[in-house]
Amino acid sequence: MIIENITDFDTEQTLDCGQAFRWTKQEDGTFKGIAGGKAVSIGLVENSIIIDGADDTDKEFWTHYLDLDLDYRNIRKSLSQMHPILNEAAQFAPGIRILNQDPWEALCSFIISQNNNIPRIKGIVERLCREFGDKITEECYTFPNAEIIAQLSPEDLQPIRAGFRARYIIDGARKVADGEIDLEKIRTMEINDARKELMKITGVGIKVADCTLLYGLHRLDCFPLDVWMKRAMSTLFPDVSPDFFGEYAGIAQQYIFHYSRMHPELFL
DNA sequence: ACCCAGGAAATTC
DNA sequence: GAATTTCATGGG
Repeated sequence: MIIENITDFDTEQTLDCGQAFRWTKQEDGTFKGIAGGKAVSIGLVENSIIIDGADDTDKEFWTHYLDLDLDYRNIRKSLSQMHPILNEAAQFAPGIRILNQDPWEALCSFIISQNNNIPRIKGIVERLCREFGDKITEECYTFPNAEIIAQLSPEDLQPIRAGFRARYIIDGARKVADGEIDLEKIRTMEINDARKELMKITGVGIKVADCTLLYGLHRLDCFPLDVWMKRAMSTLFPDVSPDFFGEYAGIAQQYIFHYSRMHPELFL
C-alpha cells in the first residue's frame, strides 16, 4: 500500500524516537513492526509512505496511526516561534509525529519503562508479546490485551524478566480489563482528572500517566518529564515551564527529548 | 565491584 | 510531609 503526498514525516524520527517500542530498523532502511494486529514494514520514498504487508482497506488505519491528517508543518512553525532552542530542536527532527498507539499497549509499555533503558524495554515488550500475544507469523505476535494479562500471576510473567514491574503490569491489566479504569473515558477527561485516574494503578505515577496520555491517548497537551527532559529543561530552557508550550506541548516535548538524546554532550 | 537506566512504592526521618 | 532507600534485571 502507498500513501502519497507526504511531508513533515520521517520513519526513523517517528518510529525510533522513544514513543513506541515495537519498531525495528531493517537493513534496507524500512521499519518493521506490529500495530492493529498487522505485521508490516514501513518505508519512505520521496513523498510516499510505502507499507508492505497492508492493502488499501487498511489505509485509514495507518493514516490515523501515523497521524498523517494533522498539520505538523503549521504546528512546528508556531512552536518554533516560541523559543529559539525549540526552533533548533524542531529543525533537527522535523519529521517527528506522535503516533496513535493502542492505549493499553502504551500504558503497559510505559509501566515497563520505569527505571529502565530503551533496549531492555524493547526486549521485555517483545518477550511479553511472544509469550502471551497472538501469533501472526512465525516471528510476529500481537501485543496481548489486558484481559489476557489480567488472568496471569507474577510467576507467569517470570519469563519476560520484567523484574519488580511484573505486579504493576498485572495490576494495570486487571483494572483495565474489569472496567475499573476506562481508557476511552480518560481520553476526553480534564487533564488532571485523567492523570489521577491512571495513577490508581500501582506503578503508575505522574510520568507514566503523562506518557500514556500523550502516546496512547493522543493528548498533545501533555508534557512528560523524565530524567532526560528534566535535564533538558533545566539546561536548555531554565526559565520556561512546560505549560508555556500550550496545546501542542507534547509535540514540543518530543522534539526536545529526541534532540537531547541525540546530543548527550550538551549535558556533561 | 560499581553505576545507571524515559520511576514509583515503601520506608525512614 | 519531605527526603532516602529499595525494587529486578542487564549493560557498560
